[in-house]
Amino acid sequence: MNNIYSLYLDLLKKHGSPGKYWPQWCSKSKSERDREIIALGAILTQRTSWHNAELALLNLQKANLLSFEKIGQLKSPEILIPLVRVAGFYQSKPKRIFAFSEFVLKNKILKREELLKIKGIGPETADTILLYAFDKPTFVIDEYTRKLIKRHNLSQNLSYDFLKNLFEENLPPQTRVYQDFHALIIFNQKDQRGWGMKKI
DNA sequence: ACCCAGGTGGCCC
DNA sequence: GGGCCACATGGG
Repeated sequence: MNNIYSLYLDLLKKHGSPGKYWPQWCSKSKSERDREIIALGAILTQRTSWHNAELALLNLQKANLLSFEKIGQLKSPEILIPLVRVAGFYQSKPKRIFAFSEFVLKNKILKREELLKIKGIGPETADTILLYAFDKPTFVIDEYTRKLIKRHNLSQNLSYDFLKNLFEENLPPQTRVYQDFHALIIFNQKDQRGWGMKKI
């Protein structure tokens, strides 16, 4: 068995299925609202704590704007500024969630290479949206993933595309496995700092 | 007064 | 292709 897959099994054994920690993100059946929370949240949490991203989502909800359709049909993203300010980068994030929502309204199928053309959607955000909001089998690489790879000396090359291929080539190509593995990587790291459990 | 949080695009070489 | 940097808020 390969090292990457063994790592997944070890994390799964240690923490159990992450569906119980991230039920909305890892469940198979998602409502449109779940997808909106996950996809808009993925943009709002860029270089920002999930806590603050969540506050921004709540502001959108209170304003009855937590919706691709409502946001995508706005005349301008400006009215979003006071709502998402709490998540930082308030000059760029309103434009990003506006551009993404518009894109969702115009495109029935979301293709990775098309998402990457949207200003403010890079590889990690695109893959997070595809994997967790739309259940497409694409692996997400983030700083937690890189730390894990470094700790286990599994690769010298830490570039996004190389690592994404490394994981995808060594795992069964299933949405569920990709979702759970990435969730476990984050959960395992947070243990290190927050809950004093042992590093795998 | 620092440092960090599930990044990205624009420069520069 | 890789190395910097600005972008902005809230919490520890």
